[in-house]
Amino acid sequence: MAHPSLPKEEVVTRLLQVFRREGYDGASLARLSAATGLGRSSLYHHFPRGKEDMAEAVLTLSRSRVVSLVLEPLAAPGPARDRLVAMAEGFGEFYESGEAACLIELFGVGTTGTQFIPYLTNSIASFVGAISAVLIEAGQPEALARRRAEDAIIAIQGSLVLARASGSTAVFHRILAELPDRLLG
Amino acid sequence: MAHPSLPKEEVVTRLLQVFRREGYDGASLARLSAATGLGRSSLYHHFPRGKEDMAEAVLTLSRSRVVSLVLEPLAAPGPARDRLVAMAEGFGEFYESGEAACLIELFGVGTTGTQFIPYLTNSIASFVGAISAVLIEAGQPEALARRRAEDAIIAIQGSLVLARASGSTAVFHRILAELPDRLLG
DNA sequence: GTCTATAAGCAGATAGAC
DNA sequence: GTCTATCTGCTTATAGAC
Repeated sequence: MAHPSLPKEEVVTRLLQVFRREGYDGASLARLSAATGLGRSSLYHHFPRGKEDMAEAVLTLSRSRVVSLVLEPLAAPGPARDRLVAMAEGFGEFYESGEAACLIELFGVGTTGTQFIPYLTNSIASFVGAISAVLIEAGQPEALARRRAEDAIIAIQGSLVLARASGSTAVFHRILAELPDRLLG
Repeated sequence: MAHPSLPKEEVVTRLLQVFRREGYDGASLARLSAATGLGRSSLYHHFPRGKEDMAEAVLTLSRSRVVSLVLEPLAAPGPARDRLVAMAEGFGEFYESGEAACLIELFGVGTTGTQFIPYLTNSIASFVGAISAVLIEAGQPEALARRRAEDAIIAIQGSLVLARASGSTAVFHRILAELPDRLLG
């Protein structure tokens, strides 16, 4: 295999899988290399600053998936409830039905990975903003809408933690299913 | 310094601080040595299997703190609300007012740390069991009590994640303050 | 129970051939 | 755009003196 190999998005997808499984510290170049089928040096060709660049690419890809799976459904036309249901489905897909760790857990711990936190802060704020916009549109006062939106994100992240701790994704699915009703009150 | 040095509990407390700051993978022997003031070899004297034994000691210490800060207040005599308020305070102290990461985040990611998950599964189950016992005692049907107890743990863990992502512990404190009312309905 | 010294391996990263 | 070879530093872990 001495040429183009995989399309870049597929490469980044595989990097994402490794980061999700191993965390930032645990994602060694050896593993990243094995997962992509690219030698160490090839990885450096595509990502000159090494792991740091790979993490950035992974976060950029995640961001675009979040936009299409969660934010766009929330901004789409239609009844509030339908949009919230679509959002819940989008979260389910993004987190691979609860099997995948949230990115904050992966990058928020340790020394090196911490530099990416601002990136994630931004995503959280987007979620809260987009959800509360739907609730305000549905007639809720702004303060209540924002609090409920924040509670929804808390419940999603918390249930992901419990899912990993318990070895079962049931709790994650329960939270997703309840989301629309909880948000609409 | 060529003798007893620190009491063992103090050593383990410092190890806990490092694990919490760096995660399992990021907690190198160099850092663990610096934090405790013990040389690498002294650490191996106290913890023959190295990091693995240190992590186990850290989890055991955490477990005993959780018992005295959270589980005992829940099991104490007195009105349900008072016990739930005491529990919320205990969680606040255990998680250092939201500054500290939850242990599942630290040990649940990566390859090596994962072996400790059963330990944490157990703690989660204890929380849910102890909280729902209080709620049942207060007259709630068992299924509702268990669901609310689980929701409470989810909210705590989720708010810790958001606290780290946002750089502010405000959300963690809000959740703790609301806990008793939410649980009692 | 502490220390110094050292081993063996893997981490991230680079140079240069093809 | 891929590869092989190599480098430096840090990782865990051990041996043995005091």
